[in-house]
Amino acid sequence: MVLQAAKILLQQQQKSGLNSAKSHTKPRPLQGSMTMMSPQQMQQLLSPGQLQALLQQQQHAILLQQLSRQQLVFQQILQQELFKVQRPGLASHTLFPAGLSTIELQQIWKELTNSTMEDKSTKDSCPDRIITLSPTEPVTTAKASMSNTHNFPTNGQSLSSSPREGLLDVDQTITHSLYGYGVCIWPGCETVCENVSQFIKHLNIEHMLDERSTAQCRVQMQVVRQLDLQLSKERERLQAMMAHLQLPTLQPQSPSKPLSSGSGVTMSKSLPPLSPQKPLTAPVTSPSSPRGPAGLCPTSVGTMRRHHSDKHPSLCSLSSELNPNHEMYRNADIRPPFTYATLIRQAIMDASDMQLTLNEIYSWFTQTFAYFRRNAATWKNAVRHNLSLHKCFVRVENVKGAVWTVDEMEYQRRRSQKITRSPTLGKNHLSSLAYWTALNTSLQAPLTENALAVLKNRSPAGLIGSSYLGLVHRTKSLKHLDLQDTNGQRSPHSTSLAQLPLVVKEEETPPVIKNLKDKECLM
DNA sequence: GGGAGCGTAAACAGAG
DNA sequence: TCTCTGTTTACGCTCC
Repeated sequence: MVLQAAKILLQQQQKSGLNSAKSHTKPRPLQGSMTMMSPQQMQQLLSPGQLQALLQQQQHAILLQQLSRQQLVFQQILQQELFKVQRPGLASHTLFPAGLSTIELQQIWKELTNSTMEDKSTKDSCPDRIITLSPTEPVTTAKASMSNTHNFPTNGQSLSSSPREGLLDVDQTITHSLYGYGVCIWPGCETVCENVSQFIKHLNIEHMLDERSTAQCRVQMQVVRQLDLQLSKERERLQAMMAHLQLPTLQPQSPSKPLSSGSGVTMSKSLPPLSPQKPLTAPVTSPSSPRGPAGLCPTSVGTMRRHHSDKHPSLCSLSSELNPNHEMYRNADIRPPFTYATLIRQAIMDASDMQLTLNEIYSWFTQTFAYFRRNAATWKNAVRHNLSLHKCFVRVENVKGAVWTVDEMEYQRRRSQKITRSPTLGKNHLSSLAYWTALNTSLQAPLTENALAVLKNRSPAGLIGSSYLGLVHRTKSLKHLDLQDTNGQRSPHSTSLAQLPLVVKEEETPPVIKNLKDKECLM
């Protein structure tokens, strides 16, 4: 659903297509951008229609940009959730990085359950909402998908009056919210099913009620809630902007109205009201704000080659390791058991706008780790080396200079590849990682697509090489979309990949170099 | 033993 | 010229 929502936004941006800058010889900041104008100037120069389109675009860009950040929140939640699944005993009292304890999550879960139970009276008239999530807690889930399709009973526990075997006789033309393009779109699954019947069988076998499925549902709930919250905020901002500019109402939308009438995005409509008093906070931790589960990842102090991220990258985050020990690392001359790449990523993630200059990265290292307060030349060289070497670090030309950001999708993609290759990880870990990576990818794919669309138009041909194509390839679910000019307007408060010129690391390299490049991002 | 991943060192280039 | 930044290559170490 997230993917579709973002896709709609992207399509809208493409339709409105302003600013079709094609190519530049060098990456550079926006020139002659509308963002440099005051609202009054814009009103003078643009027709109301153009202004309207511009505002819409800006909102879309902002939304996409912030969705990108929320995606990082989801990652942390996912990691925690999956860790709980793997090690339920350990995590029963842990706090989510987002600030939600397990108990709170259960309350949310119950809240959703109760909310949907209240709708039970209307269930008979809505036969498409009959997914059961728990045998003891019959739940008519929020219609997680946005299409006007039918949901089918899952987990072999149908609430519908029709017998389960009857489900296999359903009209083959009927689609399912978890079935698209012949593939099961349950997060992380992507099993190919020839038809709906096969899909239903698959659903009942592979996605039956168990801890993992329940955890995945919880994660999805968090995702939806967060996005809904974000959407509401963005709508409010849009309204405020329009009010300020005294524009006629563009598209009066209630907070729960779908993104687009044609998109079928009805997540908020079918979800219980959010609890704004309990907002999710960004889980990306800073050393000064420990909130991760302590003791989950025992520190192997001083082990230079044995990095936590090597073994269980998604189950043992740097934050969870860093938080309980950050004072130790800050004061004691102990080398952190993480790779430079992992540390750099964490530094960037810790930044409020998820981007840092090289110097700021240096500062983070020295402030966070006493170890890096000496031998500056050595480790700084290593930092620069890693920034350049790994594709997951993206250099962005900012007005103030160059900043470094993290291509999270690339980071996770390569990381998951490494996990897949690792024989030490069990099947459960693999499946969990696959799930979390896939969901992560599905969240970010449209965002990246948006960024790429801008990239395509702004970046010099020589710089947009196969890295760009590789990204497009990774976002195969959206590759049918035309990558036309999206003219992402820059938020006055932050910058994003989508709105700034990038220096994309070239993959078209000679064999020797290519061999080196193959080792990228395997942290 | 060989490949992979990582750290370290260093050469080099461009920009300010 | 110097420093900083960024890229690239080479090599050693460790682990699997």
